[in-house]
Amino acid sequence: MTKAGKTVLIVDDEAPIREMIAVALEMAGYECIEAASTQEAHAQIIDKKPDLILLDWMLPGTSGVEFARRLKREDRTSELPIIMLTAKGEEDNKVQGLEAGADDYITKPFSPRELVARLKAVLRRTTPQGVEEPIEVQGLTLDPVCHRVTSHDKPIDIGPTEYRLLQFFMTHQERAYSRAQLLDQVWGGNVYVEERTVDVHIRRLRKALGEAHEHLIQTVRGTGYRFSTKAS
Amino acid sequence: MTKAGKTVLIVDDEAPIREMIAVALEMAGYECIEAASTQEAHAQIIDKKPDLILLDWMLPGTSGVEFARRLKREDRTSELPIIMLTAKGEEDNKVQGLEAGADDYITKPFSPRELVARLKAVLRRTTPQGVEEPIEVQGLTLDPVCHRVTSHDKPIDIGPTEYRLLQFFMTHQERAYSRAQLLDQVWGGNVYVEERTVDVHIRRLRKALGEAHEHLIQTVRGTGYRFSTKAS
DNA sequence: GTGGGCTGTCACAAAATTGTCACGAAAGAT
DNA sequence: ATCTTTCGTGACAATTTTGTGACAGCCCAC
Repeated sequence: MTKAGKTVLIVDDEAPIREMIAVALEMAGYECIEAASTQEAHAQIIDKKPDLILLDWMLPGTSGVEFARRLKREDRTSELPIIMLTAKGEEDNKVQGLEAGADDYITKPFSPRELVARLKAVLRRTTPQGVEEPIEVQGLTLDPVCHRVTSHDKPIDIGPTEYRLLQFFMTHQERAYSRAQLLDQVWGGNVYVEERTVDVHIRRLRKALGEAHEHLIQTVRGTGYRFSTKAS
Repeated sequence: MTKAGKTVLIVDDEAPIREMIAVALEMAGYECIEAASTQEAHAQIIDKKPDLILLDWMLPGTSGVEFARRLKREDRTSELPIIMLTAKGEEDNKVQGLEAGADDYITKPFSPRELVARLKAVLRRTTPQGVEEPIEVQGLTLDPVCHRVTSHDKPIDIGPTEYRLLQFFMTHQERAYSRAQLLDQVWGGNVYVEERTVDVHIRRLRKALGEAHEHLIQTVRGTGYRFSTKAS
């Protein structure tokens, strides 16, 4: 499965440390970008829009705390979660760190496990999950909370990809999408799969929906597919 | 609504510290009672029935850890959430603290803000939302008061973790949860265990429930698990 | 200390999902 | 009508995700 990997910016002046962290995070399915200074970090934030920052306490030039404080003050970045990294012995600064706006705080040395765990926790805490209302169309219901699709209350069994595909369609009705667009939206931007694969999943989805609903997914010849309540 | 101000018991042998904490908590709308020793603490618990305990690690006589362990073992107090306070340099002990049953730990010095935040988090996590009414689903009953699970009045024997897992599921039916969410909710946010551990406990729970009820716990492929009375 | 109950992890088995193909059917285009 | 594209389908093998049994460490009651 290609999870919508979150991007993490690692800010530390020691390259080996950055590497180590990057390796750990990438193994856990995160995308990593790095920066050795606050200047670089700032550029990266604007450029790559990470979902979280791992920020070393000790940095040449602007200190980590100062940088954190600044980020939290700026409107554009105030929501960006920050985890502070501090070496053992700097523990007194923890209060400062948290008050500067850090969302969590990890003391070196730490295990990759701990890092990943806390990172997950922070992301979970800070990623607001929008209100997820069930979507219903002609007796076909997709409930994102229960992660379930039903046809007139009868459960429909589909795989994860078909589920995402249907979810995308139901939240984007009446409009035609090319295979490439669907791959982007449903599979995630940076995976390479054949465009025809979309056809296969469309087919599986239609089959699962059964005669009652398969007509909702219409093929737009020469272009792609469309989810529509109107007859084609 | 009359906000039922929660009562917090502060156990620390240094009066100034107690005072400082009390002031911070009262400003945040909590009621505070204090104790300088475990003996006093015990009396206060019985007398005032606090909703949470802030427990210093270092205490004359019975140590904080020991006291925590004892509280968690006693039936009457096992549900009482505990936050451990540890001074700088004792951080190595945090594992011990958590294993003794503490729900969170805070390292001195800490900011009032941090204290209140974590206290809230712990209360949110541990305060059962529902009333203490037994929950029954298709002959499967979980009685939070007796701390027992029965299938058509026949007792079912499960471990503490399985119990909490089942309780969580029965109070959050129909909704799908990821392994991470379950770890958060059932294990508590500050411990790190492998996500696959959830699978194992799900397995144990299913086995304990037996054929009669195991279908209530459904696996949501690619996502996690769900407790549902409807067929999958 | 000793036995029993719980837990967290593994390694491996079982099951479900996925991406591709090859081939036939449909729909346009000439 | 015939040729060309484009789309629908069933089959597969590879890969992922779950289910399970076994195990070692731990704590506690005896």
